[in-house]
Amino acid sequence: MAVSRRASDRAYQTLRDEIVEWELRPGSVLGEVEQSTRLGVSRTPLREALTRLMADGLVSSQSGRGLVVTDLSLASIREIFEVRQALEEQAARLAARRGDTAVFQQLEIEFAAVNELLEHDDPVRHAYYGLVARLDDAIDTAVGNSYLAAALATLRTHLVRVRRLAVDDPARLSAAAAEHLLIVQAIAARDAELAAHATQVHLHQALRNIQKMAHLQTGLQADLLNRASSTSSALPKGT
Amino acid sequence: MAVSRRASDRAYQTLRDEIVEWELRPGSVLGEVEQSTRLGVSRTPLREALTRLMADGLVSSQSGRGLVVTDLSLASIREIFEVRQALEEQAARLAARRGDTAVFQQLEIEFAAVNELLEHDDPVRHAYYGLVARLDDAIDTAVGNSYLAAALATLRTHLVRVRRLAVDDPARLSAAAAEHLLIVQAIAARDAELAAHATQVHLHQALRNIQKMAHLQTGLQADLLNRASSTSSALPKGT
DNA sequence: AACACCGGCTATGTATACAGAATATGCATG
DNA sequence: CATGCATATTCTGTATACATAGCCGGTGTT
Repeated sequence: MAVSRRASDRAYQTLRDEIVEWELRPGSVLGEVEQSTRLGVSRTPLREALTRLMADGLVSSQSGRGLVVTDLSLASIREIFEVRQALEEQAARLAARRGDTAVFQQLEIEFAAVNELLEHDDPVRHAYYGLVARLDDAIDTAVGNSYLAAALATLRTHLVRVRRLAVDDPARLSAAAAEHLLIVQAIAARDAELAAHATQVHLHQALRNIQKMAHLQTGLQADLLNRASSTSSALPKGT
Repeated sequence: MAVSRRASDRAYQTLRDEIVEWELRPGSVLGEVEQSTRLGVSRTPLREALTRLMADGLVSSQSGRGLVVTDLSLASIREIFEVRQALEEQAARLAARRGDTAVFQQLEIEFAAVNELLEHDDPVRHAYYGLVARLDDAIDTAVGNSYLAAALATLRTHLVRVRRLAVDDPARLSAAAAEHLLIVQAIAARDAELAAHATQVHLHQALRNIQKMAHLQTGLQADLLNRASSTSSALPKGT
């Protein structure tokens, strides 16, 4: 289970992780032979991985001149959040109607105690984001809609890419936890409309926080250029 | 432009059309060698086509035992409509805010005269569904959100598959046109909330109509079994 | 000096060959 | 007669070889 037995899956996950973690920056050209030799797989499974990445919207064919990692501008983030508002509001509403109350009551307890969890936490906030991921899973399970779950899954991939841009502001994390708590309480109380509204509030604040930080950084482009150390090639180690 | 020059695109479009048109029924096993010989392409581009179909949710790997065309039960249709409600409401709302008024005023005129169009129409309602498709395009253009457009595009593929199940009831088509007219009017008037509500009404009625017809047919499974003449093989023409 | 054309090269797109795994079937044994 | 094991067949997964097309560089001509 450490590594998928299929080479195409390994190539897909590796490239996806590298794009999400900004090791492969937007605009990087992903040549087939170049990446296949780097990842130690043949061109055939690599092409399958690239096809899946294209379907995810993480790479796109730049006018036939090879595949490039898609850009993630502030406008793109706004677009992602417009879709996210629609899907997560629906998910919260349906989870409130159909969810197992006990599951969300348990999550309610954990989110209420999230400030303690934030005090002695990882530098990468592993425990916090793990809790959020468990909430997402609980909502997906409660909704029981595979189409909605699939749409949210691809969306969350893009959101992790966004998250790597915005530095974890402790004050924002605490506020976000309070917003999550309200969502969980509403679902546990089977209040569908409150769950929907609380989700809208949370997403509004999350987007607002990102926009504020982007403004402080005078544009996201400057920030992402300072992050990755690779020059322009997809290979970090030069020849 | 009649056919894509790439064999993988041709294989993808052909298989996608055949699945949507119920020529390949749910549960059909898509063997690689079988389909590659049938479509006259090699296994490599066919595999790429199958990967894209998996991403679309039209086929799924049945426990490693080969790829099969996904089922489309009444429960699946309800799930699709739950996603559709969320996405199309958002799309209508944003289109009302950002759309070019003149475009939707033109569509308003055409939808107002749709009863004449329905009188002398194709048996497949080509002109009617073409008008609906133009409305979809106009909304996508007005929204200007590539993520939302992509999500709606895959969703519409599934909806065409649903449409092929429900017989075109003239009364329902007329009522649907009236609902569409209200949506277009709301967008042209830049009334975002009315556009959102009118979309919800339309989708509610559309799903209700499908469920009603499914009930009359005593389940969709019986119907789809009567439609396609192929037995269980993916090859309509026997050897 | 600039533009156009030709040639080579590198990239993708496709086909085919090979290996490994899984399943089905048949035979033997209890 | 049933069940388990072994074997064969067929499938997917992977690699590599080949063709074609687009791009870049060079050279010749105006």
